[in-house]
Amino acid sequence: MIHVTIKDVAKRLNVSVSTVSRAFNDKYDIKKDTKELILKTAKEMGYHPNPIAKKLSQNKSFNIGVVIPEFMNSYYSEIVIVLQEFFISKGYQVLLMQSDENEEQELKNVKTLINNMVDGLIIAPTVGYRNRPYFIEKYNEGYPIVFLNRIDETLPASKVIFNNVKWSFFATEHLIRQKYKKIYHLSGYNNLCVSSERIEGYKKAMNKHKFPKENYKIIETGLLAEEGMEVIEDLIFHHDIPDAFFCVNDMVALGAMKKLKDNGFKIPDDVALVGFTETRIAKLVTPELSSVRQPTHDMAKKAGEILLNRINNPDSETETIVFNGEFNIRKSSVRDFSIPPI
Amino acid sequence: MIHVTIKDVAKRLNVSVSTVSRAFNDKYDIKKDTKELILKTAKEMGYHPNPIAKKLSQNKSFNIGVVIPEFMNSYYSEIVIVLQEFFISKGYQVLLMQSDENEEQELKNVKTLINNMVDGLIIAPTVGYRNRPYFIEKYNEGYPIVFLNRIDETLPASKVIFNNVKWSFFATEHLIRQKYKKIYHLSGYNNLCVSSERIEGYKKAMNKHKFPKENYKIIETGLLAEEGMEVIEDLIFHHDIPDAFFCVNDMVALGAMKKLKDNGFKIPDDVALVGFTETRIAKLVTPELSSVRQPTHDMAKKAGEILLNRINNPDSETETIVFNGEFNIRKSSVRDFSIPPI
DNA sequence: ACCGTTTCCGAAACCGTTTCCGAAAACCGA
DNA sequence: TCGGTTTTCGGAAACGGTTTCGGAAACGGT
Repeated sequence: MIHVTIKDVAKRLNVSVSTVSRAFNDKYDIKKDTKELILKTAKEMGYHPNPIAKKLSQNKSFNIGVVIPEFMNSYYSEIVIVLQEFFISKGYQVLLMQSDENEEQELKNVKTLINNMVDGLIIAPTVGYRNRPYFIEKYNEGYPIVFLNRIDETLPASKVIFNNVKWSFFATEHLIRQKYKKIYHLSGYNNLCVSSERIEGYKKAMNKHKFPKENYKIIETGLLAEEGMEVIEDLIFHHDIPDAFFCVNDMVALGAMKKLKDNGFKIPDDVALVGFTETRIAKLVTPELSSVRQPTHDMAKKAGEILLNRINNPDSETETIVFNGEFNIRKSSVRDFSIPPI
Repeated sequence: MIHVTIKDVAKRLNVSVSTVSRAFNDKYDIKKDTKELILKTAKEMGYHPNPIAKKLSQNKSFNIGVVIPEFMNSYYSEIVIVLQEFFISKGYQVLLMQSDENEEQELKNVKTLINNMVDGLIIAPTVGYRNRPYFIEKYNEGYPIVFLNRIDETLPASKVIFNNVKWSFFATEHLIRQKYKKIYHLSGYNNLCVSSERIEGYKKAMNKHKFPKENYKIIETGLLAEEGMEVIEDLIFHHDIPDAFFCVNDMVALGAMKKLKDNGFKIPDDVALVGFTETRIAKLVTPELSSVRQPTHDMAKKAGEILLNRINNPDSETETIVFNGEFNIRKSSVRDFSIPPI
């Protein structure tokens, strides 16, 4: 239990602490023999460098702050796993905080992390735009930050995002090709940029195919299954069920699907459904849910790389990486398999 | 960007650094006036104590290591959220690592955390028993560790666990009461203690009601939906579908449900299903899945409290807390609503 | 006015590293 | 052999706090 320090090793070998330190950090001049001897006896003695002392003397925390909006969808879990692995392998630790889709919580999280002297931040913002100015201020002060998903392309900062417009356009157009005539969009939150972008893609497709006004509608829902359910209940009450829904995410789609099935609607014959940001549950429900898959793994890794680069090279360029996905068409949106899907 | 230190504050007020330090740590003698003055000007100057320096001088990292087996089921996400919140509020940071159900990875995780000088560990072990001796060794050396879920009651260490035997007994007996005559158990991993315990509960119920051998069977599956699906395929191939399944978790149950439905089985009329460790998806599938809910939130919080207590009070007693749950009966296992469920 | 407490504060050691500076040692070519 | 480089290493300051120790100041009672 007693911690053996660099001094103990130095004393044992009658060398100075600086020499021992050098043995552990290649970058300084040290004879190969002594280096090996030191490493060997250090190992025998059970010496491990104290990371805290290292942090203090190097004025670096070797900590990365990661702020995510929520944890319940597997999307962010996966991102966290990738980031953890990436940063650990580079000698950093990840401090994770989640904001529970709450702007105040998010601000607190970021401030906590900055006070804890993280060397950099990866932020997947929560719903709302209130904290934007603060983030940008920090970014402009030179604080290494990479934004991930949930941020619009125009933000003047490094970011890794998904091409929501394009893929929601595809998803919507797929429904149109399948000859659904009345297609509603369950859109998440109005003050959430991924919602806006998915709305834009939806509108683009609907306009391209000249859908009349009464056949399309955008309904704000939130991001949870329960909210999808509520909307369907409401629509049923008003006898306003269209023949297809394009949903902001899988959870809302699954909530909607459940309520529709419970009320006797056949899917996809009466009503079709398409989700977004594919979860593993998409393939577990009946019928299986069509959804747009995001390259979560690659997006997270890229964000890590950009951040690390910025930390080690403070005046590196601002980078914006836009990822593309994959539209997985399943039974929930295919009434007629003879039609080419896209 | 320039960091203002305790010395700057001291110089500005012509006091010593020790006085400033005292102002920030109540425990030492300091006049109320000077304390307030110091805090005020410190704030004006934008001073924040450097947590790294504090860690070094106090020989504490104020870090807690949390090791979980996986991240894809919402169960551990929820646990992580609770632990994060709890420890942050106590001035600690959480270092999270996940083992991907891999023993070697788990050992690496724990060692990494110990080398990083975490003040304590919360471990939800992965599948397998190989790392047990190492954990116990550390525990006996006095390292503060609390085990969470996935550990058997006999382990001589502090732990927070769920009464799997009892609740899987209930779940199984519920199926029996519903007059299902041939009930199979999809059991997870043989070298996973929660599996063993759930098997035990299942057996207890089956034996109590004197089920003949041919009407029960335990099938090892793993913990993923895909594995549930594979087992069903296999059983269909061998014309060996029983009229009920009690499953080790919701994911396996959902995989099984999907495959059964795809093959024309009606649920719960032809086959009933019960899951465990309820996920939010249980209510999204058709029919809704019966499952045992665990008090995840309370379990995590308790684990945090025990650990903190042990850190601050090294010779506190070993504690074992066994939690109970709640059996949520839904349509997937109720053929006849006139029968009292339990 | 004096002495014993109590309150408050400064000096300095310490936590375990890294790193700058300079010096000793080794090496090299003429 | 000698002067100049290059290696290799030790000493000590620095990182930014906490904490022990002891002494000055304030206080309170006689």
